[in-house]
Amino acid sequence: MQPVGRAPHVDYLGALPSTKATRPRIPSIVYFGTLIFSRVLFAQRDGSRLVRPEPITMAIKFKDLSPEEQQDYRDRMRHSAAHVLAEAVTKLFPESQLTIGPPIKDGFYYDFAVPEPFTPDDLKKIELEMRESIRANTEFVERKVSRDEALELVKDNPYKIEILEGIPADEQVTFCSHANGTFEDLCRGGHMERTGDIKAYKLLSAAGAYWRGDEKNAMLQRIYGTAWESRDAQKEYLKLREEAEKRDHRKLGRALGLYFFDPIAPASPFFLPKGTVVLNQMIDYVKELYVKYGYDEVMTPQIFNTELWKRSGHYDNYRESMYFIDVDDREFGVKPMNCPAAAMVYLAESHSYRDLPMRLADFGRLHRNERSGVTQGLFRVRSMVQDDAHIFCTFDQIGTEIDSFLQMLSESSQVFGFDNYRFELSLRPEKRVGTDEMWDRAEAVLTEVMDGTGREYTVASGEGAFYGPKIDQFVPDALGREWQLGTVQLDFSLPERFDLEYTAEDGTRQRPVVIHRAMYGSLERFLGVLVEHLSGAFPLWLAPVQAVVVPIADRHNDFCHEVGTGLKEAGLRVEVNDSNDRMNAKIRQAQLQKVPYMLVVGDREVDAGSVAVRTRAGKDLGAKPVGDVVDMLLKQVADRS
RNA sequence: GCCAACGUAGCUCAGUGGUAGAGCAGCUGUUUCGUAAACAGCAGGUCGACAGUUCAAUCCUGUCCGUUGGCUCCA
Repeated sequence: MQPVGRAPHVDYLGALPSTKATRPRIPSIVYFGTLIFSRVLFAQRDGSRLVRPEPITMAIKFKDLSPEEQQDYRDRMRHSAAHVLAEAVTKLFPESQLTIGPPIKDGFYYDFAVPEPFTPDDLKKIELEMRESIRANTEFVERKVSRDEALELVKDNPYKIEILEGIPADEQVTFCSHANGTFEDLCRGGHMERTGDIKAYKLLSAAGAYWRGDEKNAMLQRIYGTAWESRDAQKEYLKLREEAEKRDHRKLGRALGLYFFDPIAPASPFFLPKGTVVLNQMIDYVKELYVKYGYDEVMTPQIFNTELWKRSGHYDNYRESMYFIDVDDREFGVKPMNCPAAAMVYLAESHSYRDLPMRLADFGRLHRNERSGVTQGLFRVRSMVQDDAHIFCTFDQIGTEIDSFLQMLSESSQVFGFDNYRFELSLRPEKRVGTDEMWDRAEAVLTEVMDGTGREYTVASGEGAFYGPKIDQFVPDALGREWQLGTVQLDFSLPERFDLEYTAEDGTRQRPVVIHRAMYGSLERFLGVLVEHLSGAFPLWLAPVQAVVVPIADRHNDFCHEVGTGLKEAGLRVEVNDSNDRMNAKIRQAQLQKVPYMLVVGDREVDAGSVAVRTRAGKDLGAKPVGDVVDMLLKQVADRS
């Protein structure tokens, strides 16, 4: 393979116009694919005179880079950009101390210990300084030194010392320098050859970040940037980000009249009639699945005596994020989770193995006093509803229950058009309840079930809940940030704390296992992700308004209202736009509201008893008898297509 | 909770140390129109809240509240 980022091998396809031709300039673009022919301009010298550049055709051979090689290339470039950033910051802010600067998805960051946080103006200055360094096109030079020698070199930087102290004394470490050796930084290694190999870069933002990701540590100042192999690639990336910002569910929620927020109830959405339609459709759909998969639904209180939360362990673990109310000298807690209530329901009757598995769904509203900095639109709220259910079963039933849930989850994800999700299997954390034997068995079952689905998943060791291992489904939002939606979690703790039992076949008393599970997770979060996926263009079955009837002139209004009434009686959500706007404006309004169908009525339609059907995609389906339109829409709703 | 930025009409946003403007939306009227914006008029704001500086604060300073981007957390 030709090293990417260097002049590729060139085969000329014909005689050169001059034997004195200088080496042709290769466009400073790195191609990740194969480029065979290219027209290239190059200048030639005739004696001392520069002759007009002439196009020639030549073959340039690039080998395709595998995705891994592309990633490696970009990572090295972005890490190199982080070095250049560090150099610029060191120059402009001599008091700053360097820490780490890794490549990340689509870019890089560097964490600095500085006396004052960076301002947006600082970022501009730093960016200009970086440009100089890249223009100078100096070489990245790595050198290996012993760890102890390195400790001496960074003796004024406590952060680098801490890094080195984590490295065995007999190991060598890498220092990388550029700018002709005037700047040097301890790092993991992996760079471009020269600073000029960074073809496009941009600093995006600055934010505080704890040293080593621990809030007990000092807060450093992190600068985020992006870097690309070509200006075009960067432009495309920035364009995509801009487009993604337009799909922001908070903006769309406002624009489409779905929901809003108000400081009177921070981080707690108000759902308008249209947003409520969508949520209710979602709930109806889950209830259909519940019938199919054998769930029962229960309804439980909102507020419980604190005793319950002490018993469940929430009081000890999550008191800080719970809401409490004092009434008549007694303390009550607003529920942050449904599980203790589910345990109460289980305890209300005695159970035998014949009752198991018992699957109890609960759409109770939960309140969690999330820390102020973590809330975000519908993605992280303080008031929410989950499609929550608890399955009480025997240990031997865990496998089939998880398997059946994953099947239901896959069915649901498909209906909503989510295909870009991933699963994560979280295994035992250090702090946990239950015996090692229980964890061994449970983790083995989860692994076996996950393997059986044939889906890719990652394993997160140590990330399980203290009460049991879990499988989470993550789905990205418009900006690519991942959010947990579906989840299935085993719980060994709840049955113990509530002393849950069932009578086994042999008459002995046994402990059931509890499985917590949700497909949407929080309905609020799910709706947020869904809105961003669809840019607010809901499929017919979810659309708050499924069709708008558009009279062309007000002499068509009566007929339009008849059509509207007919569609409503058929169970469709319809509006008649009888305002005195022009038809074009009515169409535009419906279009902006992402209404799936517009039914236009003029003289011809009134005479024929039909409507002219226009889709949200701008397609004219022509005039159709009203009855046919009703059938068409009803079928589409029934199919959830 | 921590770091930073932001907060002006229902929405999107201008603006100034001398008490505020646009577009859209709303209301009223005119227009009756064939697939993405007809025209005119009217109305709408304790400039997030509270303190301070000042003859005078929407503007400067501080505190608080909220939002956004990160960090941390996420049962």
